Amino acid sequence: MNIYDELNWRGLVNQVSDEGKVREYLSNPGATMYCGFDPTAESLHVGNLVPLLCLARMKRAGHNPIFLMGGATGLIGDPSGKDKERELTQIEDLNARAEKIKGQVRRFFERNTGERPDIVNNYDWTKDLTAIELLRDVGKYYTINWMLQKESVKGRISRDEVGISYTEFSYMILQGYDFYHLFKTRNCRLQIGGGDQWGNITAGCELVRKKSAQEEEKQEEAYALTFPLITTASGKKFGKSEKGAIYLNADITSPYAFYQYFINTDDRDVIKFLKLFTFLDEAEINALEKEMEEAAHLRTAQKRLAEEVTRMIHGQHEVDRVLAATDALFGKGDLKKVDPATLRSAMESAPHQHYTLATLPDLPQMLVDLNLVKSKGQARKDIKGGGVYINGDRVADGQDLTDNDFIGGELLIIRKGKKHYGLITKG
RNA sequence: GGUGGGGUUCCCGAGUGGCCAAAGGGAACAGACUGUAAAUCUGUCGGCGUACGCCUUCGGAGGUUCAAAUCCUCCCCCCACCA
Repeated sequence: MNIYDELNWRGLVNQVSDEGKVREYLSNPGATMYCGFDPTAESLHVGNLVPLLCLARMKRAGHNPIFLMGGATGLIGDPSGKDKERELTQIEDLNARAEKIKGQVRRFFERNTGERPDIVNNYDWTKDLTAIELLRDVGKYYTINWMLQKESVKGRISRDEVGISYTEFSYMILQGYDFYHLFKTRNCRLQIGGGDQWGNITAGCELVRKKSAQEEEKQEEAYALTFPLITTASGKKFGKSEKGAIYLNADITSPYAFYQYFINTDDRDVIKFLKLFTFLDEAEINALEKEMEEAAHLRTAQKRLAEEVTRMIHGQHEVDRVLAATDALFGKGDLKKVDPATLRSAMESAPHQHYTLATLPDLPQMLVDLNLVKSKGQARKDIKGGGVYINGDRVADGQDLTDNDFIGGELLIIRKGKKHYGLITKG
């Protein structure tokens, strides 16, 4: 199957500059394409999964995907999808983030394709560009009239109260130049990205076309492909939990929380997500869909989705641990019967607090320390309302903790509501 | 620069001297029902205390008053129209 058709089947194609030509471009192995990631945070999050995976899909289809770190563009600030001007980032911060993200990309790519990723940084070819060069060699190919038509710009210009700085206005020119640079040096003719990147990507296509026509006396073509914005059935933007974005970095979002996010996927979204976020093929996904129709309560599709994505990001080892924890917590067995050592390792991926005997606080304080509630008052209300459980048993209002509550004399499993767990150890 | 209208608790939005921690809706959290789903119903929804209570909050700083989100003064910001 042509990778383009596969992307289409998966629901990954939002806009394409020229469907026939892109399909043609991708029909033979060895095509080159790139996708950019600006280091705006310490870690990529699940919202970046689609582009990340797509590059891996390209590799698996025999193409040459390039990861572009936005070391330069990150310094400018992309106005796309932003309703107001942003603070500039210090270059040291940006570099530090870029390094972390590169590490993530590397691990992800090696794990899912068995090969090292091809990572470039646009800072490398942008840092020595002079203002004169940029204005003469790049700026000349863009008319303000055309730039003003871009959604990212229009959205800001039409609102006097926010406006857009010259800096952010110029973002698309820099990104356009990246595409041209990769076209020149790597013969890269396709850029992919999120739906909000359409304007930036076509800015690059435009530059390749115009500049090549002028310099090579032959007009060259470059293509754009964007992914849809992913929303959930309940209308929320995909990837946000109550506690904020779900990150790929295990130090920010634990593998346990990561897995939990996916296993809680709405029935209405799960098949769509399997297509978007896994490498499972059509037959496998159809089988899962059928199973869901017949026995939705088993949640086979959700389990598979959570397992696949967690494996992809954190590896089999973490999946095993998360599954052990999930089984201990959500399985039918009695928590108190599980061996403490198993429980302890199973819970490593969940919130955890350790107290010495002398500093053991009361239950509401533990709930606060575990970040399960935001205040002691709220903790008391939840206890009063019957929403707190110790080792699987509901806590009565006013009930005190005793040594007997600690499994094996050392650990306590606290649950708030149906699915929020924390582990307390003492000693 | 002028005129008029605004800035309220996570968001929207009522409130124009005491009964206001502040209506209503949304979000969120918990309970029931379930399948760690959706929908629905119920409860909670500034902080601290078991609690009569105390503290912090209505753009900012002062002031009037026994008492202010509400009145006065100055300042900051936003919106609309005009210039």
